[in-house]
Amino acid sequence: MKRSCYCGELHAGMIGEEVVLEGWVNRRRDHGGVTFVDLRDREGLVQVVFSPEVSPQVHERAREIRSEFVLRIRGKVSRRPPGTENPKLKTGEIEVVATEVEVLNTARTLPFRLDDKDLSEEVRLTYRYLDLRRPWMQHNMKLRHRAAMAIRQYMDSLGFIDVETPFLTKSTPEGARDYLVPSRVNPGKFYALPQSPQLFKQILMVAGFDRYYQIVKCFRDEDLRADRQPEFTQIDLEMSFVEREDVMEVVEGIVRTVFELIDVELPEKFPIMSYKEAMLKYGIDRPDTRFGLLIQDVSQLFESTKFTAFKETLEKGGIIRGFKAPSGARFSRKELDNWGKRAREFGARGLISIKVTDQGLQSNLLKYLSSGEAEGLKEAFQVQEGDVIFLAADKEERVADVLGRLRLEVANALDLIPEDTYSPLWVVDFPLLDWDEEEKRYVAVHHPFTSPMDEDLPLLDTDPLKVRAKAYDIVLNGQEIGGGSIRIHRRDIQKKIFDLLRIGEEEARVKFGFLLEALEYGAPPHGGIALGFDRVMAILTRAESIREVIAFPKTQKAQCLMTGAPSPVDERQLKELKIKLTATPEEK
RNA sequence: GGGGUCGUAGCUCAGCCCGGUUAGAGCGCCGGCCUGUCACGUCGGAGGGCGCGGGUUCAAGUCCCGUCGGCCCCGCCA
Repeated sequence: MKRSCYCGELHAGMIGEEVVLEGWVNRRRDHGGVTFVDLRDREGLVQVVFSPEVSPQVHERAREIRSEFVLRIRGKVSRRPPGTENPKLKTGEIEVVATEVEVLNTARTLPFRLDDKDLSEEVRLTYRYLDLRRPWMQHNMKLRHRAAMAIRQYMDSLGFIDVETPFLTKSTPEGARDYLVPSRVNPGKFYALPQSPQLFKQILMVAGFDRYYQIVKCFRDEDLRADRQPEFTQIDLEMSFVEREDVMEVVEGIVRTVFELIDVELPEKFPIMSYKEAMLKYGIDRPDTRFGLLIQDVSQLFESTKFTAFKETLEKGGIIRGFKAPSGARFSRKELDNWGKRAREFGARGLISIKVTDQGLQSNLLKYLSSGEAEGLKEAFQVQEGDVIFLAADKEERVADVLGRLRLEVANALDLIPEDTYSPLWVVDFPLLDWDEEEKRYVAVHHPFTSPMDEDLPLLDTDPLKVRAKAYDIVLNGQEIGGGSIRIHRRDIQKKIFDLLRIGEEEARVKFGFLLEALEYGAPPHGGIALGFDRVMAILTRAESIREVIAFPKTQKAQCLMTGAPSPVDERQLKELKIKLTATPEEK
């Protein structure tokens, strides 16, 4: 007996056919006389009827069947008796009347019901093979597969070549912590698992492949979040002889292609916003543009204010910004106090809230404001009755950060974030460098191989922090789903950057000399990007965390509850690697 | 490294604030009955000593300290 089709594929057109099904018992309903079994496989469910009138022996066998037993069934596809159809089931018009049944395997009682909606992740991850049987997870994994297939097809159609890059590679300075792999044949030396194939893809451009892509695992030994796993998957690509716009066009195509899978049509071109504008209006470099509540600078309104807090802030070179929350006036006094508390948790010194009522502006700040300032606020925020204005004063970065976070939480509280909207955009013109106060040196905002903007090149010598990078992030609904840049392909500029990063000649040579050397052998101008595949899939499936779209994810402590990894290893293995532990795993 | 939150039956949770009979519920599980159910119904039953360790107390799921683990967040994540 061979399976003739999947349970979920049966339909009314097959009535009268004899079929052989193989699958799991989703549920058994024993009526003493007739017994029903819902048989499940990856494509769906169908009701199987065990009737004593059809076969007393088969009916008798059905008594021993329990949930999640694996069965092979021969039977006839039949129309259900009138009145017994189940419109909730895709196969609800029909049922399979069993003429033979074979128990291929029994199953212990499951630790949880597969249809339980409130399972803890701890239990789900411990029994991930059972969790993955659930329709939601099957759907996610299938959609992930289809997305990967669609991307490969799209990339191939554009002439991109999939080249595999090594997992056992060289530890790189800068960036995230590396996962290290000891080399037995080279005692005392370690490989690192790649944080990304960055250097290899650039080398492939030097090698003349022109267009490279890979859907590839990357590894970063950093703390986990809902959208961060120690191993994750990137859609990685690199192109030669291109400018920023060329990369963007390809990526927009990828994202559009993937969203077609859930019947969402994204625009041909995604909006482009400068880093500066994002920080000003959204207080964050990955703005959620699905809703308003835009932040505005109102510093100049208060140039001659009598309100001491504002006055002092401005005198110290700080700024005053705020945003308007439509319908926010429905917040009670206590709720507004809580927003102030929240702002302080974010690091603000305080938060001013002003209600717009039919009596005019209402706030305990009002007595300190001139009528001109009050009018100015109304004008600046174009207020309507029922709005609330939130204002914060501090140095620029602090205000941006506080208001940026507050904007998200307030919008959430007021239910102003539309569910079914997908709002992609590019953020560009990032600064190339940032100043690390602790290490007293510049650090690369993106990575050390990112090209400065041509027109900013002179600034490298005079005011490095002002230099903008040829970098671009793609943001969707407030989540960074990818980032990339045009790379430096000239050795002299690369050297200048290393100097600023205080990466010495010798250090550079040791750490990525191979790339520097490669750049000297006719490296074409090139650039690329990496997209977070897991994050894209999480958005596509509306999952709360990327763990929902990863078959075997790690917990926040970076452990696998199913396998127990990571685990101690034999003394013998360590000895072979010439590794001595300074503490036992128990001691930590 | 830090903040928050949770940990009681196989699962989901109540009980903890205000210590005091044999620690509860729903679902699941086991057994009986039931020929049209599909979250089947119905009758009956089993099952935990409250994550772990210590302390306070006549008495600790309940209070205190520590620790382990799940989740969220800050730092970190070129």
